[in-house]
Parts: sequence; C-alpha cells; structure tokens
Amino acid sequence: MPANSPERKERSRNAKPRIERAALQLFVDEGVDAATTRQIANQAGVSEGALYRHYKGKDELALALFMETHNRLGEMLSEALSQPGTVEERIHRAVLAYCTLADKDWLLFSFHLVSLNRFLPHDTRRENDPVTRFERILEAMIAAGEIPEADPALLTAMTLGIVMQAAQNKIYNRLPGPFSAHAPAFTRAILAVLYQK
Amino acid sequence: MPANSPERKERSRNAKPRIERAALQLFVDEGVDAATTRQIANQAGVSEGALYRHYKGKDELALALFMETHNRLGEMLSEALSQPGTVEERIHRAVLAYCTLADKDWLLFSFHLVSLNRFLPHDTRRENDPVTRFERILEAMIAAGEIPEADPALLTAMTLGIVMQAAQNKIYNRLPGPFSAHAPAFTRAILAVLYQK
DNA sequence: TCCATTAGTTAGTAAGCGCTCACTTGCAAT
DNA sequence: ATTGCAAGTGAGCGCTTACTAACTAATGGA
Repeated sequence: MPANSPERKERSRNAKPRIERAALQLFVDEGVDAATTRQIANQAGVSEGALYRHYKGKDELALALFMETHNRLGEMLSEALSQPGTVEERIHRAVLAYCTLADKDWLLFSFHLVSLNRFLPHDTRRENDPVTRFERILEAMIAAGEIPEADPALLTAMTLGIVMQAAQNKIYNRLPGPFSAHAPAFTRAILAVLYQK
Repeated sequence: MPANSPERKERSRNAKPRIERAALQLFVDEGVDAATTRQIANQAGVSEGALYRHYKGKDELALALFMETHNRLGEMLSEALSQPGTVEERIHRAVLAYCTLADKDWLLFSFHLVSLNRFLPHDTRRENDPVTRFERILEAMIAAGEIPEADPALLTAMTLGIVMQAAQNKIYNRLPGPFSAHAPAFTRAILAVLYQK
C-alpha cells in the first residue's frame, strides 16, 4: 500500500443521467414502487442523496421520465397527423413517428408504456393527451368523408391497440428486431380496420 | 344507553369475499403496492388479521385474484378457438368469450388487465398462457391456408391489441356501455387484419 | 352438551422505506 | 490564491408497512 494514495474516495460525476438510466431500468424491471431509492443509487454508482439534488423525490423522478415520452409523443402524433396528405400518408407518418421514438430509446419508451396505468388518471377526460388528439383526428376524417362512418372512440381504441399491443409484446420478447421494422405492417392493419366493410 | 347491551362487539362474517372485493377495488384504483393491508381491511369492514386466515400475505392474495382471470381466460380462449367452424366463427366465439368474461365481473377483469405487467415475467417464453395459445392457433390457420401468410407473432400482437386496448380505454371511461356491445366490431376488425391485402 | 375446528380480532413488532442534513469536493469567476 | 456555489456523500431518523401471536367467538358433528 503506497503511502501517497491514502484511501482516495471515488466521487462520481454526471450523477443525473446515471440516476435516470438506473431508475428507468429498475422501474421497468421491478415497478416504480418496488424499486427503492437505495437500489437506484447503487445501480447508478452514486450516493442516495444525489437523487435529491436533481429531483424532489422518487415520485417526481418517475413522473419526469414518464412525461418526457408522453409530451414528445403528443407533439409527434399531432404533427404527423395534421400535416397535409392522404389518409394513408398521414397514418403512415404517425406510425413511423411512434416506432422511431420507440427505437431511439427503447428503455425510456418501455417505461412509458408500462406506466400508463399509473400516471394516467382513471376517470377524468383529459383534453390534450395523445389518445384524445388521435381521436379528434379520426373524427375529422369521418366528418370529411375520408373514412367510413364509425364510432371514433372505438376506432381509436382498436387502431391504437394494433401498435401498442405489439410494443407490449416486444417488451416481453415476443417480437425480435427493431420495432420500426413492423411499421408498414402496422399501417396496413390500421388502414384495413379504418376502411373495413 | 341501555344497560343490557354492554358494548356488543360486531364480528363480521364472510370476510374472505369481502376482502377480495375490497382488495380488487384498491388494487385497481391505487395499484397493488400502494394499497395497504390496513386499507383493504378497513374497506372490507374487517380486521387486518382476517386477511391472513385466507391468504399467506398480500402478494398471494393479488396473485390469486390475477390467476383467477388468467387461467379462466386461457381455457375459454382455447375452447372457443379449437372448436370446429370457419375462421370467422372461431374468432367470433373467442371475442365473445373474452367480452362476456369482462362484463361478468368487470372489476376482476380490470385488475387482470392492468396487472399483466406485474405478473407476467418479462423474459421467459411461457408455454401455455393465453397469448401463446392464440399464436399457435393463428400459426395453424396459416399452415392450413385459411388465412394469408404472415408473421404469427405479429398477427397475434395486432389482433389481440384491437380488443385489449379497447378494454384499457374502457377502464379509462373512454368507452361507455357493456364491453360485449363492441364484440361484432372487434370481430370484424380482427378479420380485416387477418385477411388484409 | 361438549369439544374440535374454523374464522375473526387486537395489539404489537421488526424491518425497510423515503428522505434529510451536516459535511466534503471540484470548478469557475474574480 | 481566494472564494462561492453547485454537486455528491452517507449516516441516520421518523414513519409506515406487512405480518404475527395470543386470544375469542361461532359452527357443527359425535
């Protein structure tokens, strides 16, 4: 043991991103409640207190990570669908945007998907979340006679389900490869449902 | 205060079902982890210890409630799909079975749906769960030439998504009325995806 | 009627949790 | 060099939680 290196303490830098990645992994694997702040800190190679330099607490951390995807998703969907073009083109743009977002950071995306039940309030009608926005677009398409008459809420559920359940199954390792590889299939399936009968 | 009724202790009967209903409600509303044993007992009008007469602990209670739906679902799906008939008839039977199960006890069904992420292990290939069973049926249909060639895993995800996302949206009060009211629409949409292009 | 068994109650405990706080460290501006 | 501040540390605190144990009440068959 050299006398000139007496117990150097290793102090870590860039704690914030390391905490976020560790938290995401644990939140997805164990669930937000089951993942403890100590686990997160250990996994991040950081002390527990560091978490509270950047977030008010565990809940705020989880919410911030969720909202990162949620807000971005809302924007991307709105933009993809409101741009001009045929129904086919607009749907395809939306599907592609969703898939690309998923592939860009699969862990962050997974967390959003498995946490929807926790963060979306169960009763109130939200006005601006991705689902509601999508429903409004379908309503407009029906009103414009671009797709056949149908219940917009039901159409929304079914078509979103096509893509979202596929993502769920990918989390369970039921679908290999990048998610966007299936984008054309999703688009075709959605159109088949929209134009059905 | 009458002297002949000195502090009658009200002891409750039928604790087990009362505990189960209270637990379901709290599990769905707050999440399994957030719902405490005390909350469950209070909501059930029962003492906390009563829970442990019937279940080893909170986790076992939650798992039992989940499995009640999960196993039954596997059976119903298998039966509906393996009975003889056209593809249309078999799919419609399966959809109807799912919807009927949902309507018969919506709370129990909701709990199953929102808890899939907690109870389905994330990595292993399960051999006999409802999703895998459904995928095998689709494989067989493709092999028999009853539906066009396609990736069975992807078809499974997309078609299940049609119904399951609709159920999710019903939990969020986005779809009014009984769930089975939409069964014909589900069947049509699924067939549109299966026969697509 | 008696007693064995099941079902429900109550008070309590140990463990684990999120979070705080006094402290240290490195960097940037002066 | 000096200093101010943002960032990181980790022991420990207060509180909640799931669970237990000793007890009591009801049930039903011999």
